[in-house]
Amino acid sequence: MAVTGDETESAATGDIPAYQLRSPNSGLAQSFVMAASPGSMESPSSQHTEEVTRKREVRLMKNREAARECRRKKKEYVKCLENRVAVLENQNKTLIEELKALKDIYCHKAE
DNA sequence: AGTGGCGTACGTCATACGCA
DNA sequence: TGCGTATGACGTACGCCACT
Repeated sequence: MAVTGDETESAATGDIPAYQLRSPNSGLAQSFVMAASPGSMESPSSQHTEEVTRKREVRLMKNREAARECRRKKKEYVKCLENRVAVLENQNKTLIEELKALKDIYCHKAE
């Protein structure tokens, strides 16, 4: 493993990774915030905009967590598969040895 | 010291899927 | 059928290592 837990650290320490500053669709949420935040005049449309922004942020946060959990489960699954491979390889080796031994016995009897 | 390749983790988007 | 969740795909950041 080349990674030393750096990114989780930066997340935990509250450092904002660069990719959070510039979201791919050019910061939809950010531009909404910009549009909604100046002044506290709460016109119905700006209230709606804020609601939309809030919903989007909640959705992104939930999806972020889901993605993390998903990766964790995937890693666990891969580890299980690797363990299973190791077990089956051992079994295979043992069976091959056993077969060899039985063949030997059979050959000597036949002589 | 600078740099390119590689591996890993992350966030986001799109979409499939299951449930009320 | 609309909604929430899970997951694949993609782009990005970052650390490490070998090479120059």
